[in-house]
Amino acid sequence: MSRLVERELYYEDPAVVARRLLGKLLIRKLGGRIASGMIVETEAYYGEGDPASWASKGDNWIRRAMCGEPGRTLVYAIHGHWLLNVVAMPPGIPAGVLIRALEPVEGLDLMARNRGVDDPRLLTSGPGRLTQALAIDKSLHGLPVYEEDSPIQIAYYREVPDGEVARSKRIGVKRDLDVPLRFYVKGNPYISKLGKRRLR
DNA sequence: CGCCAGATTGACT
DNA sequence: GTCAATCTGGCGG
Repeated sequence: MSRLVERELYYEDPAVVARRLLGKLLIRKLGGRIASGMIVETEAYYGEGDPASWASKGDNWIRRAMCGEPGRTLVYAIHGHWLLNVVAMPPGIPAGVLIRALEPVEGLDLMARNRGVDDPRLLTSGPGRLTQALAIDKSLHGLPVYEEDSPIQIAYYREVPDGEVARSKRIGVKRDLDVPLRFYVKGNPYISKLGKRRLR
């Protein structure tokens, strides 16, 4: 059993949390079994002043969720896919971290079944892919990732040194900030944005 | 109720 | 590189 990342560590700037989540293990309990993967790509989102964030677009349910308890899930749909975020910053301040990609660790057979593909590199290498692989939908919204009895958790797994962390602009957003808010493990083969042709 | 944007993906030129 | 399917929430009528 690995130790879960403490609730207090989510009360911080989303960029700090996004960096910190690299190398952590995302654990999903599924009918007595476990599917898990190491987080290798994240993005930070803010509130006012962040044109890419839903929290900057007036009052809406996503913004209200980002203002809620840090360390809880925020699950919402985009283009027919569910995206998994973890709320950051103290309550009242909108902030969140999008989990964009995992390196599969346990329960690859479950993920393959949920995804309908066998190649491990297509299982969890994207925000919509990983939620499908781990059977994450809105029924998992608002749950704590720091509690032992939660069906979705984040645990300590591996330390990723600064030298292995790269940053870039966020993916898929129309208007991004100048600061690079995407964090990923350099050279990891499970980063998002790889199509089938790149697998050859 | 209809319309449409969007933190995506997969198929295709 | 381009493009359309996909679906939820927000907004106008």
